[in-house]
Amino acid sequence: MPNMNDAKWTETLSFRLSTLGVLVADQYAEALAVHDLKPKHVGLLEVLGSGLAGSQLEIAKLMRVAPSLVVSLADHLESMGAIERLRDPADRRRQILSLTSEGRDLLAECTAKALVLDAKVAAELTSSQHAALSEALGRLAASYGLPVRK
Amino acid sequence: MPNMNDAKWTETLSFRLSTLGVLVADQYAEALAVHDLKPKHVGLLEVLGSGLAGSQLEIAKLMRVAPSLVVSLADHLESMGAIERLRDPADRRRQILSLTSEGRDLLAECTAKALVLDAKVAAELTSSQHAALSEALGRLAASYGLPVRK
DNA sequence: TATTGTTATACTCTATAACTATA
DNA sequence: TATAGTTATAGAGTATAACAATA
Repeated sequence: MPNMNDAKWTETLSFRLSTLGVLVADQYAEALAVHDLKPKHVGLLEVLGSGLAGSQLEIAKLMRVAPSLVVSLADHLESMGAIERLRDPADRRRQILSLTSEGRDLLAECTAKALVLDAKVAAELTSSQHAALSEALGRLAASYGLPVRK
Repeated sequence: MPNMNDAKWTETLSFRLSTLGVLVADQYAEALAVHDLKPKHVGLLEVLGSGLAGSQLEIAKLMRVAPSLVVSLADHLESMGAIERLRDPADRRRQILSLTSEGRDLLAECTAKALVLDAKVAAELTSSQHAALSEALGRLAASYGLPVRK
C-alpha cells in the first residue's frame, strides 16, 4: 500500500488564505479598472491621504516598492489630476507629492469600492463568522506590520 | 473643513485579506524554492494526486490556467522525475499524466511546508481566533468554488 | 561623493496565437 | 475539419542598473 498523504494541501490555512487573497485582490483590481487605476495607485493615494510620507523615496519604502515604480504610479496619478508634484524648496532634489481635491474624492470612491467587496464577502458568512474573520485578520495584519499593500 | 473620509482603505476586510493572502503566497513560494518549484507546480501535483484529471487539457481547465502553461509545468516536473507522461492508447493525441513515487513524496513535502506556514500563522492567534479564521476561510472557499490555486 | 528622482533595460509570469499530430 | 498538445510570441507588472540634477 502506497503512503497516503491525506493532509491535503488545498485544505490548509495557507492555501486558503493565499488563494482567497489573490481572488479578492483580482476582484478589487477589476472594480478599480473603471477609474483607470491599479491597486498600487490607490496605495499611493492612501499613503498621501494619511500624511505618512511626502517624498517619493519615503513613499517607495513605505509601500515596499522600487522607487522607479513610484515614478510611474505618480506620473499616472498626476496626469489624471489626482496628485500634485512640488519641488521641495529646502532640497530641490525632492518632489513633495500631495493629493488634490480630485485625488481625495478618487480615494474616497476607491475605498467605497473596497467596502462593496467587503459586503460581498460578509454576505457569505454569519455575522459572528464575519466578526471573527475581521478580528483574526486585524491581528495578523498587525503582527506582520502591514501598513500598505504589497 | 475638507471632507473627512475616515473609512480607511487599509482597514477594510478586502485590503487585509488580499494583502495577507499575497504575503502568505509569497512566503509559500519562498519555502518551495529549495525544491525548485513554484506554487503552480504543486497545484499540478495536487491535481494528479487527487485523481481529478488526467489529460493536460482537463488539468488546465481545473487549474483555470492556459493549456500552454500546463505544458511547461509538466515539462519541469517530468524533468525532475516527479511525474510521467503517457500517451493515451485510445486517443494518441492525449497525454495522461501521473505521479511517480518521487512525485508523491515531493507533494507530501510541499504539503508539510504549508503546514509549517500554517503553524506560523497560528502562532499569532489565540486558538479560538484560529478556529474562527479557519472556519470563515473554509466557508468562503466553498462559496467561491475554490478547488485549486489561481 | 552621496542622494533624489528618472529613464533604460531586463526578468517573471502568464496568456494568445500559430503550428503539429492525431482524430 | 476539429481537437490535444506544443512552440512562438506578446503583454503586464515590477525590479535593477545607468543616468541627471542637486546637495
